[in-house]
Amino acid sequence: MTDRSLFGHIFVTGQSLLIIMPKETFHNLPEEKKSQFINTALEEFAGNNFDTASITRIVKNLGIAKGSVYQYFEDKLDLWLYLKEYCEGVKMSYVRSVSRRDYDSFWSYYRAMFRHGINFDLEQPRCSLFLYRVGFKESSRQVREYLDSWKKKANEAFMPWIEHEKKTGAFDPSVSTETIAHFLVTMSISIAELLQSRYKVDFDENIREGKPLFAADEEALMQAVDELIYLFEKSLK
Amino acid sequence: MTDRSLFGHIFVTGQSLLIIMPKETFHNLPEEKKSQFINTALEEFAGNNFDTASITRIVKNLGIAKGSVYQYFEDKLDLWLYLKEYCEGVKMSYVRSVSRRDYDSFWSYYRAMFRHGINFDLEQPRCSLFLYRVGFKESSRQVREYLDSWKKKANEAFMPWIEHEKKTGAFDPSVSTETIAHFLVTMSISIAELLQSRYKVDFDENIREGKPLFAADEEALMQAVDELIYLFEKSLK
DNA sequence: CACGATTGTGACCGACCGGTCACTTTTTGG
DNA sequence: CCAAAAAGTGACCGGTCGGTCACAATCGTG
Repeated sequence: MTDRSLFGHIFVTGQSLLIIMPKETFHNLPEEKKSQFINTALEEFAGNNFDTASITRIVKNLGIAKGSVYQYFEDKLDLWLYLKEYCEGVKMSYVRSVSRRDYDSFWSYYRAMFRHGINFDLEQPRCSLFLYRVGFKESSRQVREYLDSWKKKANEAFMPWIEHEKKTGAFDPSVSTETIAHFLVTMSISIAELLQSRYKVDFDENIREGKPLFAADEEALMQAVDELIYLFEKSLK
Repeated sequence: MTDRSLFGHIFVTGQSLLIIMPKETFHNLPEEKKSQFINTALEEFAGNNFDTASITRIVKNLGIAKGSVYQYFEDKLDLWLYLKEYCEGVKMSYVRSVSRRDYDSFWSYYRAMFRHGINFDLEQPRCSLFLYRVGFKESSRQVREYLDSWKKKANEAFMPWIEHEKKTGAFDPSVSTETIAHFLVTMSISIAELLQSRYKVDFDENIREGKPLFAADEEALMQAVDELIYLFEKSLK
């Protein structure tokens, strides 16, 4: 089995404003070293769950002393939280630009969100895989309280839109808003899994070799997306 | 975050015939001790991923020596594989009885499968949660090659049915069989997540306290199921 | 009962973990 | 140039892990 995908986070919006900061020591690091640290740490946490990820391996890969990590961060959890917020920020920068106002139908808007999500995956594979793991694979007790919020948020973010689309007649008003929200969020996630199984992508291998997550070209991906959106449209009309 | 659900395995059919057996030592154990061992081991592996689950904790809970485990099983992986096959067998005994021939429409058949799946969850919570973990949360390199097969199998198992329903006019023939299979399998899984978030079930807690996974009564669950099935029907018609 | 075979035991092994801290090295700025 | 402050270091700590093995207890059978 290869790790499965991502995309689930495309629709997260709420994102906390309180940025959890590492110690100033990390902040003061030259940009070059900082991004090298983030990259290496992200590689470890994208390929392992919280409990299995190893600080020892990270410092070995970086060629620095273990003590340095603890001058930058309080502990393993602090580092993990920083990486999480960092990646959420990166993701946001991809999705923020898509606004409902710029599209006349809900489904063209939905489709545009998806294309931006794919770009995020292509250009930020480590971020994307890490967030995927946080959202779907993680089950460590140490981070439990910090998980899962995004799925609820995604559901809630959809609800006002759904109510609106019901009024314009785009959505079937006899189905409860919650069920529709669940349906949309779930399918957004599942599209990525469909793409993965159809194109037989091995995310782990791509991560290890620094390649983008998807080898197939973007148009082929969007075609698969369109086929599924066709199903959604029919079911929610 | 609580662990999420299950049900995904409802539609698995293919199941290997080669039963991976523990050493005879385990086989010769009195039934009482055997089931106590399985129960305790299952509790550990239902609550932890492969890497995090601890043989040391299992023997502590059982009050036996660690060496005994290695007289019953080759190693941790052997034990895990045995538990996996054991649980798949238990699950099969719930689902095997449902046959397409006994239902005139695909959707009444689908619905019946679901009810049996819910019974499996209610009566075999540890099995169900363990299989859920194997199918959705596990990412240890040590078991990677043994994961995931069921999702492909579930997809493939659906395909002949879908082809058939296309001919009878129940399914839209313009959508590819693979996409429909993916859609059905994904939604089967997601229904459980919907139920969980709607009824705010904490699987982990229920497991620890030996309760069934769902507190809500079966009819309420089936009502939520029906609402989603209504969406599927519309989209695939 | 006796004695070989089977089963049960837990101290022990090497490996790895997150985290610490006395110490060295580098940077800063008067 | 030098001293004080900041950053970097890696041996070391206590702990947990999966797995082993010499030995003890128990069982089956003549």
